[in-house]
Amino acid sequence: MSYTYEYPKPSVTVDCVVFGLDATHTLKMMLIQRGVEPFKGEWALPGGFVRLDESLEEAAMRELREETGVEKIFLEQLYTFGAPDRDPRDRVITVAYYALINLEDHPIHAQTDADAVAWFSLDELPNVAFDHQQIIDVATQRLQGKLRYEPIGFELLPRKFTLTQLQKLYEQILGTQLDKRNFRRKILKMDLLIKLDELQTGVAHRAARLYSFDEAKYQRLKEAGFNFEL
Amino acid sequence: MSYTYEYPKPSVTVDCVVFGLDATHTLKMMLIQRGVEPFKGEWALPGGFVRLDESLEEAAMRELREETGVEKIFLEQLYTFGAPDRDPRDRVITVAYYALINLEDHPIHAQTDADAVAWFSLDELPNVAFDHQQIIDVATQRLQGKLRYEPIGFELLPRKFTLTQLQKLYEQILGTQLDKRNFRRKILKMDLLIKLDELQTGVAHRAARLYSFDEAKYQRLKEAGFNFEL
DNA sequence: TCAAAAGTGTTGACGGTACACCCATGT
DNA sequence: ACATGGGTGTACCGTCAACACTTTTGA
Repeated sequence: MSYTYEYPKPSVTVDCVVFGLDATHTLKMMLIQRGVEPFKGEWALPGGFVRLDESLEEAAMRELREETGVEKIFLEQLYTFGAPDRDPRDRVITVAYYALINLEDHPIHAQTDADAVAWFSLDELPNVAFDHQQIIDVATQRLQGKLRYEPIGFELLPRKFTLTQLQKLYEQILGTQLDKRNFRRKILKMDLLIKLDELQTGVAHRAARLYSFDEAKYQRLKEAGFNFEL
Repeated sequence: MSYTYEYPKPSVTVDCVVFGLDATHTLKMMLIQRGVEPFKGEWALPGGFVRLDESLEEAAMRELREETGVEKIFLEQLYTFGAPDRDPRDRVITVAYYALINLEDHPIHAQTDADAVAWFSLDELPNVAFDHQQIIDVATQRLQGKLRYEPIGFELLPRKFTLTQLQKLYEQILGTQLDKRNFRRKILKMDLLIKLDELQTGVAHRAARLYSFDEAKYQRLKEAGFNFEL
């Protein structure tokens, strides 16, 4: 009764599309330079084979940790890519995830065994291996779509942020300009931001108020049917 | 250069959550009764192993065709489930799809080689094998979510339908009551329904006007940034 | 004192919601 | 004639979009 299924099996990998904000609050994506064939030397998404004793999400977490040393970041399944010829050597199905990381609170130290890691602006991405451009496109769309009706922008910002930082983030991801007064009114009316008794420091002009996101309150409201929207 | 990757491989399957409207315009889900172990005799989602020379979507289409004889229906990837113990015998990762089928235009004739097929109301589902209940839950949520901002309801209705049929469909899936006048005004204002010179037949009261969905026009508007919403 | 960004209210247009009655048809 | 669903309009309210000036601070 405990035999294995008698079908030829594909390989299964996970790949991660990692978004982060750099020190200048610009949205970037993390890519690695492959150290092995195929596509050795080319840029690609971080990822690797799924082990038989770990779940898909665990595999994605593990790969991310191995590449970047990062733990406990936002990670969500994106889509599964399985065109028969997407890997030149063998049949490989990849389950793609996307991750959002706050680089200010989780600085990244390149790991010893990792390939070269670099951050790219979304409009200056290099050519990437396999069908990774397609995966990146899907991830970018998902990020845009999700940002409108879920509070995932906070995953990219430091725990304490200004309203202008938040607005600039929305503008970058959505690719639109937003009205400052309308944006503030709308986000503050939801009453999910905690106004801190603390101001921005190190700027050459009037310092802005810092806020933090009330995650616990959001969870409570969500249960009750509340809808975060823009 | 053309070797295979040296990792133990999981099996990969596709499973399909198939939604359809029966003759009384009630939303149903298709399940099959398994003819083989494991879970022989129990209800489960239709599905099967992915072949090495077909894409994931092709595999899902093929399984659906083999089970139901249906071609060319709405099919979209849902989520990939990969808990290490989700299959009692072996490591099996399944890529779940959901399908919407219009039973009036595509009647289903049970295929010769198929297991027993049956349609169940969503509130009278039997116990199902593996982690299929979880897959069903995700599919139901996705259907609800997607219905709000994409015109997928039409996939479930016959090509010619009445506004009341459309409204009842929305009410069933969203689980809410909708106001008749507001619903009609809203959907007609989008100008995506073609008013036919044809009336409902076979009813014991005033016959309703028939409409059809202008798919071509929707595609054009979508390119231009139009947003279908409720 | 200048530069740079922070912070703040009002108005008009539009879309959403609530609500009730007459009409057409088949039995 | 009666039962059944088909079909229609209006009024109120809340939300969204557009818009410009004063304040604070560091250099």
